[in-house]
Amino acid sequence: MRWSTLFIPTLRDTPGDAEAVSHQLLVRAGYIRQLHAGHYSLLPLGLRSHTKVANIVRQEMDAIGAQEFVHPAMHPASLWQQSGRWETMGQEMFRLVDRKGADLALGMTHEEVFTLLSKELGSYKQLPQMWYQVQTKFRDEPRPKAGLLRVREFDMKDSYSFDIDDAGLDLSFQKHHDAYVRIFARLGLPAFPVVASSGAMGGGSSLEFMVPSPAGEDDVAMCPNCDYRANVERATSALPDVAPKDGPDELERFATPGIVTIAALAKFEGGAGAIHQIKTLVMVLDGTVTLVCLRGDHQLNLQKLQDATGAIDIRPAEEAETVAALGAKPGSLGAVNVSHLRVIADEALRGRYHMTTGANEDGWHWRGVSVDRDLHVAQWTDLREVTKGEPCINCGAKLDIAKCIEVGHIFKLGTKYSDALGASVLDADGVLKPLIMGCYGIGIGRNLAAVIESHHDEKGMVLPVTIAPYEAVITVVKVDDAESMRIAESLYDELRSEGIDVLLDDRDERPGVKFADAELVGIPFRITLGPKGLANGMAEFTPRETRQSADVAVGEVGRYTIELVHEGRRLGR
RNA sequence: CGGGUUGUGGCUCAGCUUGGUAGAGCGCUGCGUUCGGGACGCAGAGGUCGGGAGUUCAAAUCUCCCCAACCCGACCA
Repeated sequence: MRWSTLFIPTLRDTPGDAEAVSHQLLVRAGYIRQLHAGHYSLLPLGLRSHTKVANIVRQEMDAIGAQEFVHPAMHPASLWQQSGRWETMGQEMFRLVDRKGADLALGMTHEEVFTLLSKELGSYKQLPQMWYQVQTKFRDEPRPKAGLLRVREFDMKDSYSFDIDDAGLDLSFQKHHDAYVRIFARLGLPAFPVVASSGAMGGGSSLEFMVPSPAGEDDVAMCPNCDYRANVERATSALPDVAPKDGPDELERFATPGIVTIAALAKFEGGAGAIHQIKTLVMVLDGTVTLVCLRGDHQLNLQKLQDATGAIDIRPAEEAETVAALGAKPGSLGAVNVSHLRVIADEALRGRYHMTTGANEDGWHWRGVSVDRDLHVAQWTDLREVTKGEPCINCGAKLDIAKCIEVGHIFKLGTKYSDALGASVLDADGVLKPLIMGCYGIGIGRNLAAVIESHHDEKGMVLPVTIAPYEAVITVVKVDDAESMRIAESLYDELRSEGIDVLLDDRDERPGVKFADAELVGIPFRITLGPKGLANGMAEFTPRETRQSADVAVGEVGRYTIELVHEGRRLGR
């Protein structure tokens, strides 16, 4: 294509409302424009890259034997009611009513739809099956942000596996895992898998693929020494044993006027250090007031609480609810001898004694608390959030916490959806068995953004050949020089005939403008044709990544470019 | 949904405190000069000042209501 005829609205200034680098560059380079919050138009360049990302995903899915579908984006409510997610998805699902008054939903994922179709499977002999689509999802995100990283309407590759047994699921899961590794390699993304919470998808284990980036929304605990990596929603660490504090063995109430924080109690005469305190949080789980206990210096991870309890709606109690439940305000709360409320406690409190906690009367605390003796713990679980510097659970090295972008997520679902929708097949013994399912997602636009987050410099995007909208650009320095244009056209034809996505920058602009634009939009290779070089039979070849120009003979620059493009296309293969 | 910020031409912003003819840079159009890293001169086009109501002789500016976007938190590919 000729640049002079394309719509590539590059911007010299960074748009004021863009914070993330990928967002700034996508807008500046003329890849996207916002329609409203969380909804973006893909412009020609953006669409080309987006399509290339999707096609890489398709190729790797096809390579593991998956089959492509396209399902409707709009679904009947009844389907979601069958799985129970009409209720559990809550506010995040876009819902509408048609002229007949029927409830409809815009699909935020397609477990139900694929599972419905899987009912046409009748025999174990037809398994395994792996089905996928690249389709638009709608999610009423509470807060769209960072350009393409978090939006309300986006294309996702979602795939689903159907197996007769767990061993089959393990294999399908592993195939997806390996396919994802290849996909991210071809995108040039430094992605790695971490154990994750499965959230609203339900089911068993799940792995997230993460790419470190300051624009990321997930915190991942990473061991610098071994390969331990986990989302903080799941991460644990090895905690050193805490020697019990000196103090009474029996419960002893003491006055703590005005002391309403852990920190204040730690400094208070007769108080206790944070690690000797029990922090008592009053939470409302699906409408039920519940006490959550942690060590004083530990933070609750809400996702862990949600995973441990299965609650859908979790919020801190209002002060009035707290007073009604315990008779005291936050700052003097404790679970000692509380039996009318469910008490959930973090593992780090197990067996602890000589502890200090609130006495459920404003201005009073207990010391001499023995967790086993004085707290009626209904559920022990891991609730605390791992923090930087804690010892790795595997090797003891100090953990780092890194911000990451979640670029893919693979789940073992089990039979949640096949049970709900009655999808089953006969096994070899003629017994009806529910399909064992897995589901696997990759957001296309988010991956594009993630690539930009990890491949850019001060001049703009530095896209890998695999997904750059154009692989090479021929920049004509002086378009009114007949010889320059003749050579450019000839080179352009040569590259096109070899299947290279090549752009001919034939705009009557100053060279600086053309160089800057080519760098901003991130085209991997630039061939510059100017009268001076051509007089010596030379073209100039500039890889975007290094920006180091080299002279190449005009007669050879086409071949040279083709070879480098081919090499670039092989990235990760 | 809670907290914060911002809405002025295609983009970046000034003007608002102290009400009085709507501005700059970039971009765009024309002409000329220039021509290998975002040129220069001259002449132009382009704005319901987010929307509505109110106060006032007079509102971008003051008041109220609404809307939208962005950022920080709770959610996810």
